Amino acid sequence: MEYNFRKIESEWQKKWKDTNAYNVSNDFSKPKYYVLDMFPYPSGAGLHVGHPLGYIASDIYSRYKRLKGFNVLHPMGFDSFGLPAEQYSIETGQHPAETTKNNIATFKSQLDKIGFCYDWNREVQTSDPNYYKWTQKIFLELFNSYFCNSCKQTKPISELIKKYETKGSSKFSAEAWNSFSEAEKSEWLMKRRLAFSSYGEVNWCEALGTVLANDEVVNGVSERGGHPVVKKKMRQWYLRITAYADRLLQGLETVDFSESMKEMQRNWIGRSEGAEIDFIVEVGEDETTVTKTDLGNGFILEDISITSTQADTWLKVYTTRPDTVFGVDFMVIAPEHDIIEEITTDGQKQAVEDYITYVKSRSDRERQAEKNISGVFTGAYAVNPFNGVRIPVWISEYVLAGYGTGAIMGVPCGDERDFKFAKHFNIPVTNIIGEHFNGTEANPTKEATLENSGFLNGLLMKDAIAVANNKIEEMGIGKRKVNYKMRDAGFSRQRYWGEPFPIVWENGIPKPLSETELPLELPYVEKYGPGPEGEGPLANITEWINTPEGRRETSTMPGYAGSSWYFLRYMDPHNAEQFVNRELSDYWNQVDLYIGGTEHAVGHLLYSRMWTKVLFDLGYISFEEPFKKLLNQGMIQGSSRFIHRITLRADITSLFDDTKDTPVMSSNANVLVSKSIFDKIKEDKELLKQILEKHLSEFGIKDFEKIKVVEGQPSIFHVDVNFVDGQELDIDAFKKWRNGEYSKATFILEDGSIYNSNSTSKYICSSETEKMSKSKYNTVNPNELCDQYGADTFRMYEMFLGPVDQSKPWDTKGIEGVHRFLKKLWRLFFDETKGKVWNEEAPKAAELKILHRTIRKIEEDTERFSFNTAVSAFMISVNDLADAKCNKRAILEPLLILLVPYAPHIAEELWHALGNETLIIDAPYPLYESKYTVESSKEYPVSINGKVRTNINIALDAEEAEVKQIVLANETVQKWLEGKAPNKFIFVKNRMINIVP
RNA sequence: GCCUUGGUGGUGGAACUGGUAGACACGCAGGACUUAAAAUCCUGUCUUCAGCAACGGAGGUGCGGGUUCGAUUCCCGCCUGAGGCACCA
Repeated sequence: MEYNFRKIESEWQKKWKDTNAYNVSNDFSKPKYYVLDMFPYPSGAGLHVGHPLGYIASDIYSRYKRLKGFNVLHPMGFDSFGLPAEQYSIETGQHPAETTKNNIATFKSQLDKIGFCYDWNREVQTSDPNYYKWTQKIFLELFNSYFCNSCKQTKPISELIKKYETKGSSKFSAEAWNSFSEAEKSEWLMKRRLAFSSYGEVNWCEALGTVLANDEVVNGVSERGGHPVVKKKMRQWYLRITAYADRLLQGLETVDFSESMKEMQRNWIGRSEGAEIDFIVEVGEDETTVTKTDLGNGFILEDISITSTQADTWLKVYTTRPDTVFGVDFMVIAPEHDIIEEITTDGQKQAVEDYITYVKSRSDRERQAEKNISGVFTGAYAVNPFNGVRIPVWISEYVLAGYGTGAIMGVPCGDERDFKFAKHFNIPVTNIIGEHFNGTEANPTKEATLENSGFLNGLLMKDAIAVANNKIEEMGIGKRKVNYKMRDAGFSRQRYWGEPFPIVWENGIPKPLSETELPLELPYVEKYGPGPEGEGPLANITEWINTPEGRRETSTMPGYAGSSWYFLRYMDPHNAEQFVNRELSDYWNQVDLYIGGTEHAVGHLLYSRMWTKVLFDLGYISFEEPFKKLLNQGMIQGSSRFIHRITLRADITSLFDDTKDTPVMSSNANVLVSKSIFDKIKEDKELLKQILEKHLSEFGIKDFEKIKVVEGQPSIFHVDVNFVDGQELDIDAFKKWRNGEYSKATFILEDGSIYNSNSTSKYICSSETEKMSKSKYNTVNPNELCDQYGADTFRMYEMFLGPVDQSKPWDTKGIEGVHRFLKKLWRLFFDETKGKVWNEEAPKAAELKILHRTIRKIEEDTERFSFNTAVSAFMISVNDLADAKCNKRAILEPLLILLVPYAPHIAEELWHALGNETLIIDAPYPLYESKYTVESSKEYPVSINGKVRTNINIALDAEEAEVKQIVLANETVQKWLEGKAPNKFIFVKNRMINIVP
């Protein structure tokens, strides 16, 4: 009986499916464990070997936990709304619902082949109305909620309305509120809602015909497709994620994410502590003397009297370094700043206008690509409130309007950009840090002692920050302030294939649909072209957008809407009354293990964390962070193979010289050269000429004298990796590639010989690691590997490649080794000729040791997600058992259970071959006995001062070995040791005794 | 530039809290079985020195130092790969 994996795997997959073996019940009596994969976007390309890496890891862990007695939720679904399906529809005319359906079917069949234990009864698809009904419902919750700034919590907007009605706010009284029109009320409330509509600058992508969120724009172009993106003012929906910035930051302390992932999120949120400071700006031409009282705001200019034109206006700047306030040499404001018109002097007016025109002409992309130093002086001066120094106010594009106050104080001795700016415009630099500043380079240190800094003199900069802040607040000219880089997230897309907003606009006021009207289904459309005035395709369907109440919102929700809460729906996927039942969400609770790529660090992972916090505050769920532990699988890169080619082009026009009108005739010959001799052959004109002549003679052309070789063009191209074994090209297979495009080519092998049917040398390809992609011919399809070696081999090999969280290039070569291991395991049970070889003999101690050592190792490795070493441990054990000729059931049976997470099919098959009736996937995980996992007596090397001196036999009490108790059994060594008077024994890892005198 | 994370044979990678570096696998070389192939099995495989032999000597985990009886592991300073952020004041 041989290992027939094809039969075994398809039979067990069918059996598991037929018996609903993977259905998960809500059995509250068992401890739960929730393992989740980031659900895929079902693209048309299908899976390549990179995709299942994380799925295999999560499957192993789920199965392991199940064997350990947990009730494991391990679902799968599809993030099926999104741009690519719609782009594809525009190109092909096929409805996105149709292509999505097909793609999902392909994905599922591919996933099933690998033998995953998903409970498909819990599948969710974000584009299913039964699902997006609840996405819309949660949107309404967001719309009907606000963030209470004092209690830092989400609250129903109705509470805010009540407050306005009875107490008013800092902006208006209760009476004023009650007299507001509906539109005015709506507008005020809009400033607080968590999902709100507002005019703002958005990232508009003309090619895609939609706006994009900040994280969907990379280097000024769209993440998908790489189309240019411009800023545009439009009415949009937003998510008030900024309100949760601090909680998102604090929450990171409570979850188990990798340091780099946390760092990326912290970076994106970009919290910084600093101060806002008001500076007086002098405007106008009248020379007057400013007295203390003129400055207002209660601050006192100490003993400084300044001559000023007029204290006309205030400029608010944001700085994280108020300690450097005596080093301010200029102010810079963003070109979009409102104050510009007010403060620009007549003399500078033209220059300022020219500069602003110039800035507007530059796209974001240009601004990022070439960081020119540019700017213009406004003519106005600010006054440093601490020393009365007049500071010129400049405009420059390096200051961003959207961050802080859109204005900064320039401290060139401490800030690199400010220094460059000062140098460029010849602004004198004040040094406040003495020798720490060398005059040629800014020094952003916080460790220097301040000089030339009035009341801050002599203080260390990092200590001076608080002192300066206190002073600023005391003087009433500013206050401490925390800023964030993160912006509110754009939440609408001018597209068709997304969730419609449950909103109707009545007289310019957005009215939410009631919950009974959900789902608001997407209408069917024929065309996906954009609507008028930048609206989405839905705007074209007049019968849909116009309702008796008003006009429907025509944009749809972005891709991340559905994925922000899907982990909740798996808990209760068929609930028609609620998005999730509270009892069930209390039970299943947080996702214990979430596996996916790093690419969602600042998108999906932040949004879903925010939604969870909102739903927690509103009392729908009992946990505030959705994902307890996040494991990022590494990317599997493609390993591309290249062929070196010399294309010989022969001009054979001359052969037809009897007719004058003959066009240029040429004949191409491909010479494909093995990697290392390519450079040599390239220069070998004589050889190339011979090859060309041989090539032409096959077409009956013999008159070589008349032919000139036009060129021998060297080039390198991608070859399909499936034709290459390691580096060696399978020439015969390759010749059939692309309908035999290279069937007539000449192959020059590594030793310089020309390939023929009995060549001994090889054709060697060059290689490079690149992203896996169809166009590079470096994709490997998991289906093919499953067909060739089986799903069990494939699963174990993907794990064997290396740590899951590490990126690595794919190389099919080593898969044989894993396959051999499974065959070797099989042979412990069955012999090809003899049939059954396993027996019921009692195990020996040495064999029990192998077993228990393995149980312990596999368990430890699986727990710490070290799946690659676990696979190695299996190999070692099977090697040991084969060497010991151990075919005993008592040893083999527990091993099979250990194997279930890694290779479920073969484990199940052999389990039943041993006569078991129940499914092995539900068997209890074996426990190891420590008396078998510790060597009880052995030769150990003994070292003195780290030098290995001798081996001694040491008798260990098995139980005591763990607590490092040893008994020296060798008399001579003991005597010798006594003579040396050792005072310290270090017994390490059952391996070595170190004696320290 | 900043942040995060890596650097170990021909290759992928082991070595978990400092304890015999290179497990396991691929590849390669040699051998057994076979008419032959496939399959399977065995031996060798970090470098170097010495040798009839070995559980022999020496060196060795990017580079240079340090702590320690002992360092791939800890500390300091460099070099370098990958990923992320990048006018965020």
